[in-house]
Amino acid sequence: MLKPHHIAALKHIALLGGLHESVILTSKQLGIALGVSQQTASQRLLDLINDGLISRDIISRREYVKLTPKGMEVLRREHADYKRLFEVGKKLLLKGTIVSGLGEGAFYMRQKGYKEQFKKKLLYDPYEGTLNLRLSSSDISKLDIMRQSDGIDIDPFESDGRTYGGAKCLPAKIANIDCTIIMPKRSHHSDIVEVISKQNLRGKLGLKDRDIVELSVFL
Amino acid sequence: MLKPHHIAALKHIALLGGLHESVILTSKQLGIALGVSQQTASQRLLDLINDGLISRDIISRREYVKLTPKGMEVLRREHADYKRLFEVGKKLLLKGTIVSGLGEGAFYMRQKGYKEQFKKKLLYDPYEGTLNLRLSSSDISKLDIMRQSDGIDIDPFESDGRTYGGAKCLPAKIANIDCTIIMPKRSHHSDIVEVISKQNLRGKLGLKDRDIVELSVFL
DNA sequence: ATTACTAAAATACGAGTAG
DNA sequence: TCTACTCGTATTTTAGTAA
Repeated sequence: MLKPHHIAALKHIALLGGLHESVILTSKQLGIALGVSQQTASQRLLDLINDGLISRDIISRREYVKLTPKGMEVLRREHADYKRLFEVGKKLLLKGTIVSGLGEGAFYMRQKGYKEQFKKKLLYDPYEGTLNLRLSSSDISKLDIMRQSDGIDIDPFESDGRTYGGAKCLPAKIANIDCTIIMPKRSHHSDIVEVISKQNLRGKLGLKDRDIVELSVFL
Repeated sequence: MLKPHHIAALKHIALLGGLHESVILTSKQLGIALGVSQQTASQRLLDLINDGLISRDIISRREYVKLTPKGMEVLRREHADYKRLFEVGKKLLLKGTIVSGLGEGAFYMRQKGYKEQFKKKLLYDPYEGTLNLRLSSSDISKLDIMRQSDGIDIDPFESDGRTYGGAKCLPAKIANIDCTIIMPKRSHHSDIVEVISKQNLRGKLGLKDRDIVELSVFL
């Protein structure tokens, strides 16, 4: 289990330059920086190595540490949280028409592996269904921007022997109702976006196929 | 002493909306979110209140929490750290074709009110002309991102009884030459970007209308 | 329903120190 | 020097429970 003080140590290493290169770091230095003893700092480093968040090399009697891709990912998510807090108001307007899904949206929404992550990361329990929107052609290029922006990551998982893919979530609003755009990580580029919400959007807004709606997405 | 797990709790409250308003939060909910017991979460809340990072009110038997200015400041510092880590050297690639302006670019570049600001804020004296680029359609939506990013502000001013509008500048590179994208603040959305540089880019790069060029923009 | 107290259990910490 | 082990102690956490 990854704890806040591990993230703090990881962040310190990253700020020293360990995000991009190997940096010399003794456990004593780390201890001073974090306000703990050398022994504790040493243990923190071991924990981080154990969790695969940093790698360590000894080159000519000096210890070099460097973040692994997994470690970077942890910090990138922290960053995404802070961006959500302080960089709100960057928004994109999407326009599209309602289309029917094949019901797979609801199937995925029922999977425990997703439901738990939604609750934890989106901070609400979504309605078990998705609203599918076919974007107007002039807005399709905005999908690239959305893919590039950070968003909230949903991790892939396995269940009953099959694999469920990861996704990226972006907070949005449709007719003043809070919702979330969910973009599968390894989907083929498409002109359809899926929207989930605490409520049944289709019912609540009285939407039917071919209706045109506008959606604000917050990057 | 403020510990990492206090910051984690503070961040969670902020993400729930406590940055801007009072939000209902029970110690049980907080405990679940942080992966600790109700009792521990209760203690965390008390610590945060004690440190003056959040305030708590009881309204009709519900407890509302909200960050204090001091609490916001703590998170803002965290945010600044992550920005240093991830928001240096973020760049966007633009592709477009060279088009002719109507010479107004050069007119504006000659205005003392602009020239002085360029010198002071861009740290160089731009060539008195602009290179105009019509973006490829797939890159037009990147303009939104550029408008929302911070950039360097050029202030509006008055001279000879007329008003000259403000603009936002973004550092860029074209064929490895440093340049600056200048975006008028109150322009109608357009697919054309204007580029200025110390040198006469058109001459230096031997560009003519309809040539296709790539531009890196640093956000 | 809550919050939060007390006491026991679990965990983390740092001193001493080996390698 | 350094890292990182053991182990006694301090702190933190949680269960039980009162308010």
